[in-house]
Amino acid sequence: MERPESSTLHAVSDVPDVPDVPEVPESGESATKRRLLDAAERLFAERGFAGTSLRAVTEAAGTSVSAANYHFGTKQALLRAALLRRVAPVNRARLAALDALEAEAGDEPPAVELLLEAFLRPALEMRSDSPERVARIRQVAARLHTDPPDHMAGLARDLFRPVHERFVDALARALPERSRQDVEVAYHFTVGVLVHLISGHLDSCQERDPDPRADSEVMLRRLIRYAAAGLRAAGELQPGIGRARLQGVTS
Amino acid sequence: MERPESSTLHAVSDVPDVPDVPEVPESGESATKRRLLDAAERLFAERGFAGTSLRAVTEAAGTSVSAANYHFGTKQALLRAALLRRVAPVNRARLAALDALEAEAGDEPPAVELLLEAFLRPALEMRSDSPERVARIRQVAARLHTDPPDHMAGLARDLFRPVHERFVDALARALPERSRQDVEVAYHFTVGVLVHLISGHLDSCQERDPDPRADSEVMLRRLIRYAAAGLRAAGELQPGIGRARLQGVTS
DNA sequence: GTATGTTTCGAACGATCGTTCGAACCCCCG
DNA sequence: CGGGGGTTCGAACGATCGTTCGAAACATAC
Repeated sequence: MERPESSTLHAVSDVPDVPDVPEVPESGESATKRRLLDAAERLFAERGFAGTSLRAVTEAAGTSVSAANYHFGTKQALLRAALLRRVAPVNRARLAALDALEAEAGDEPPAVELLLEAFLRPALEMRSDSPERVARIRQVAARLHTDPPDHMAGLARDLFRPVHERFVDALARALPERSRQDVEVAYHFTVGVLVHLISGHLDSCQERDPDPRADSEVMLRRLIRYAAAGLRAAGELQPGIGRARLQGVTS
Repeated sequence: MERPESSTLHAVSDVPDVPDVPEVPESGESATKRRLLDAAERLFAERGFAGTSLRAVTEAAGTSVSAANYHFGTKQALLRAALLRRVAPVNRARLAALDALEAEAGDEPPAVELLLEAFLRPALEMRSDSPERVARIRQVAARLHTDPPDHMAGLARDLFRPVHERFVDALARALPERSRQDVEVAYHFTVGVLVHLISGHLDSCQERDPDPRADSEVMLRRLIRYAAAGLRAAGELQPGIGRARLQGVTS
């Protein structure tokens, strides 16, 4: 067999929902493969998919272009593998935290803040070996939401749909007086805040705590507070706001 | 003179803050130039900067590559011009609405909802000739926040900094019991929600009103409600949330 | 008509893109 | 020592990239 097509690549990329990859992914996989994934993760996060050349990835990984094509067959497959390596554990941690929350709460639904923490914390504190790599991993996940082309959109929807469904359900139960659609829209608003935060576009406008752990923690607290208030206000009757007061853009 | 370097291109690209381009930009500008901007706007929105070739733009515009380079000199300058054509009016409308709000309010600061409407409505209801083009224009503006490379980041910061400063000031005055940093972070959270909404990444997960005007209006109402609640909760003391309750991702 | 300056085009440049191919390499079992 | 499957590499492929250049097409003024 020329390429390990059926061993690792398709095992993690053909499953539509969160795949059951082992915790330490294939300890017997070659070092070149891991270095390629590391370099692809970093460069795709920094420059996007179309903006990153396969040669730039292989140079950063210290190998050759043909090695990348031997292991992954395609530039797009390399991106998928690099993405799944980071996103799948986050979504698994999210669902595990939600399971624990619901098991502990029994009948009555958990509080909104706890549900938000279960959803947001795994994304903000991704498991990583080196601490300074966390920022890049976040960017990869954020790029999955911001890169436009089809290879991204479909993959993102398949990866996150089960997570979204379960959390919207739980949030709707925690907010029984709000309609499900209100909760769903507010949930997607929260996803927007999270994506914008982990994209790093907030870093340049805001002084951050030098310690990334402490910074993640305070940002998580702020994020939970903001989103919880927004979710609770989702279906409220709104006081009259003069919309005719603004001129010039009502076309 | 070979190229109109000092007439239109630099007049809209060298000014750091919102440039004073006329409302109808240079009615005497060639039709080719406008068709190039239209095509660039559409393709950059759909496929991003690196993912769009100059030839794809010129083919969609029905001209030649050399025409694009004659008018703009560079692919990046073409993107800047296409971006500025849409973003500058939005930011001008934002500041005008804020001016009107503050002039009307007199001494006491305007309500948070009114400030948010002044900031959000121009972005959601961009002035446009054809209604179905609004979606693409939104994507262009959103891409300005999501595309990673430097040519975007610097441009976005320069374009939006004065807007951000003035709105954070006004919001801080409207929320005197909150610290300025709390308001600033919550404001950036709100920007994140807006960017995610206008990127179109919410469209696939949510049924939308068939009438884009009505859809924009209901989404604007939801957005204002969500962000106002989040902003008001920005500095509140937080009830104890057991953070040790989540396991598996605390690395 | 000619002259002048602006706009558009086709052709081509060198560079880089993703991908392919065959030879060399390595490691381990015979 | 010999051989074979799994890896890696350099070289090259055709395609496409952004940019440049000189000539044609154009309008306008004399």
